[in-house]
Amino acid sequence: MKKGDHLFLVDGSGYIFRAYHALPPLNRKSDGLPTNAVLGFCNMVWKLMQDARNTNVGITPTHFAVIFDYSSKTFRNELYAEYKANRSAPPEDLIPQFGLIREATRAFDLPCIEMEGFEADDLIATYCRLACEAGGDTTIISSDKDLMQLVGPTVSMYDPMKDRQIGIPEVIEKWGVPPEKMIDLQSLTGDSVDNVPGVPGIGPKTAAQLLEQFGDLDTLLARAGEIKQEKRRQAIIDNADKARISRDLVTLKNDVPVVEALGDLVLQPPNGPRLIGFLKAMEFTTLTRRVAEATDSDVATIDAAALTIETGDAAHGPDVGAGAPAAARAQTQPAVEQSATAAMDSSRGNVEGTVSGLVATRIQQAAVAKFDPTAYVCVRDVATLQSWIAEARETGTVAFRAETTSLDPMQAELVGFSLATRPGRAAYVPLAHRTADDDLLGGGMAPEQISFEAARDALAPLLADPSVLKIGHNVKYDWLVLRRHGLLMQPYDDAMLLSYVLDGGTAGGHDIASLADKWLGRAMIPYKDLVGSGKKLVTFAFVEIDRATSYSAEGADVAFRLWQVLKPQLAAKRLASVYERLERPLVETLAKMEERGISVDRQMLSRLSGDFAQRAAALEDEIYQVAGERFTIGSPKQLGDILFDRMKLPGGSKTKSGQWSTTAQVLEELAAEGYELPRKIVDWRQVTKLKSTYTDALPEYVNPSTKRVHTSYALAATTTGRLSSSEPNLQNIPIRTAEGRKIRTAFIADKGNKLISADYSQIELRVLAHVADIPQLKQAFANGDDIHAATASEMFNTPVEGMPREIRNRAKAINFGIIYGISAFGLANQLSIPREEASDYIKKYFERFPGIRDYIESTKASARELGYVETIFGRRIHYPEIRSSNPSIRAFNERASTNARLQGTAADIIRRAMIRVDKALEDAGLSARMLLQVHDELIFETAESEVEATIPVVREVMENAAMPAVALSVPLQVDARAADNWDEAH
DNA sequence: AGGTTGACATA
DNA sequence: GTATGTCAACCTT
Repeated sequence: MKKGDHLFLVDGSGYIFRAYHALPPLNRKSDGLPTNAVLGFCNMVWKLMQDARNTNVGITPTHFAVIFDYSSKTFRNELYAEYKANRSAPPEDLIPQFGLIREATRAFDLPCIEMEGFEADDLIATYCRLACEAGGDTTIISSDKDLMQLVGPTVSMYDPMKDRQIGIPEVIEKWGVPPEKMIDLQSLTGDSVDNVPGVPGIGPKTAAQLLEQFGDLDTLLARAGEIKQEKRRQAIIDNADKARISRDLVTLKNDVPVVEALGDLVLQPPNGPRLIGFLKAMEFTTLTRRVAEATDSDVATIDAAALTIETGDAAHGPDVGAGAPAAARAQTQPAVEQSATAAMDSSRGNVEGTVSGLVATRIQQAAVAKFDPTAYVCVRDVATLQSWIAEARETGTVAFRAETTSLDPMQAELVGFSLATRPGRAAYVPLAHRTADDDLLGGGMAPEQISFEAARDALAPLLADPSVLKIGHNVKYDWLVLRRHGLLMQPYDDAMLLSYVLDGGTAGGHDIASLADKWLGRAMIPYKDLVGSGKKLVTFAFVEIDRATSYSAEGADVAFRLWQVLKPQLAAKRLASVYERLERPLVETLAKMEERGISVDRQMLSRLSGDFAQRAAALEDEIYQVAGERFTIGSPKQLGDILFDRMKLPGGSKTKSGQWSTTAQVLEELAAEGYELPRKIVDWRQVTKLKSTYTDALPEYVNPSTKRVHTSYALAATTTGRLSSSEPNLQNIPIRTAEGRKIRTAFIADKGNKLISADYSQIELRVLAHVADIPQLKQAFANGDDIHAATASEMFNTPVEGMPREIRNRAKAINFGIIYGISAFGLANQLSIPREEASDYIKKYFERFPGIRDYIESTKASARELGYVETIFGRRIHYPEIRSSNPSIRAFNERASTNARLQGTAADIIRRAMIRVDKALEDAGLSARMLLQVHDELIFETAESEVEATIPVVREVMENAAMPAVALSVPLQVDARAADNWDEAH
């Protein structure tokens, strides 16, 4: 090696893990062998070798090597036995890829270097030194912070997934210290992943500050007494040894006796046929073609290579791949579900060939496509806006994103919007940005912006054009903001909902940033970077237009690309009907419900607040009296100390963090034994909870212009398909206690109107009776019997007439237990009985209802095999951890998955009802408006005169909501009532 | 200022 | 035993 030469060192082991987690699952089509990390690796190496202009590296390598860890045991374990001790085993579908990636390295004709007793990082450090001594430069292909200590004038790093160079300035920016101080910094912070201890309580910020102050670790440890902050000083003095051990662990060894010399690492031109043979064997069609073009080879004449390594029994492994054999899976569907989905899904039959080919191509393209924020356009005049609109008309698809003054769509004013017409081509249109300084009213309008009216007139025809598909992410928000500005957006697709349907239950949220990271490998600009936080929070109107452009156009660009990746997967996975019938139509339904809002009686709430405050104050006095001291009653920690340490009350139990538990259950038990204080605490908690969460908080949510409360429903928040409600949460308004119910009476109909509450009776048990096909339960529901009494009668051979309350309650608890995925532990807890007794109940229950045990077992087995469960409408809910070797994690996933089929099916049914009910009311000439959904209950507001006509329409829609997709073998029953307030209507 | 924990409201 | 969201206290940065 000589001056001017350039060595590329790929951190192979680091890349494997990162690629595995960053890239969507991918399986070899012929046998399901997992290959996502292998594909990522091959794409990356090919790009690096092929042409440095493709990446930010901008340098062509002369020498090239891929470095791996040999095993998990190294000399560092001698130094510190705990080193990397808490590493868990790699995921199952990653294991076969370790060998494949080494094989890939050899197929590229690259040196594949590893050495027993040393980590890849030590080998990298050694080659960096050798290259430097020979006068050459080095680029380390990795973003691992452990390697940043090597960065210097001749050594830099390159993050292949973010396409980013890491040199001395980047290290300083990220960690606050130059590379040569990284070792000292890591010695202080430690590393929880590698189990490097560091100094507890010292994070990167503090460490950087200390090193800035003292220069280096040795000086810091020697002069630790000078540190002003008491806790910090003590921590460093007490843990100096740990810091020194940590330094030994994080310092990379740069004198490993390596076998391959630098001369052995000279980069050879690619051996086309050999590489193509391997890529063919992996079934990487796109990359195979690319390599063939670049090396001028004929793919057809090259045979797929025989792999030399053991790839394991992958064909029977989990089938979670994006390009997975959906057709094969369809044949294993239970017949009942098959018919349900078949009835709904018109796009079936087209699952293989073109569709899955498109899916694979799109995923690959998206993962490697570049982002160029400088290419985004800022539109300042109507003519340019018109040209973008014309472009959107031509392509027929356009991503849209609104920027506003508020996260609350009911208060948001439009500040600007973005359009994207294809990946990388996006424009931001500022409308109402303001300047920061200027007058007292909060600044003047920024110059050179299109007026809202002009933009609206230009945009309206495009947004409403039935032949142009609008793409968004969380469309409900944009749809509602636009509607409030007089604009209708239709038709649309929502990337968030696509992800929710495709990947419900898998780790990671469906927010745009997570999806951009997951599918596009793109770290988006955080919203907070623009608007700040805390005291410095500003509305989007005060964001500089240049920054707003980069941010907002990126949002539209990302939405467009996500849609390209996700939409084709719907058909390939037979989920198109779930998206089209259960998700997308709800956007508009929910937006309208949110827009309508509900009236609350503020006077009543304020009066209740006063009552609760008085009651709480009285209880506080009594509590201090009995306790003999004043303390913070709301602090479980202080309360636990007083009850169990100072007053020595019996029967205390601990929470998982080791504190005394002071839950209502514990306090109730103590109260039952005659202690005075616990009862008062329980009462105090109830009153303060009602006050702070409801009577104080609700009036704050009354919208100043509509005078009503507008909740926000999340469509993609729950794993099971339920909605969730927030700001305020109107799905947990009290009902169980008399005090709490008073809050419900504050939800009222407007003058001349009534509220109608319509709720499904026992919907989840009915779903259970249907899917598990239980004759006794079906009969009981058909008869209209009291289902808990019927269960008790069957279990205990007791007639329903004259049945003691207690017996029915037990059956009721068991019925709920079945829905929740029963365990003896949980049932015992619920009924306050010994576990053995609970166990006997369950046994008896299964004897009488063997079909339910069979149903639970078959659900678990299928969830275990497929990695997901399905509702009867085909919604898929993933449980990737159901095969965990940890018994408690596994058991939890089993309970959750059995519950999800029932809860999810019930959620799907009410979704279907909600989607249909508006039209049914309209067709019946009724003016009732749906306001709220509480999982199995719908609340409407309607003119008093129409109540009698409305109830049968609502009931009809709800009771027949499963039809025609599924004909339930159990009737659905809906109870409905009208009143002036929610409490009396329910 | 932001995140975590324990408690508790609902279906 | 399932699924959520909010609040107050407390801890860390």
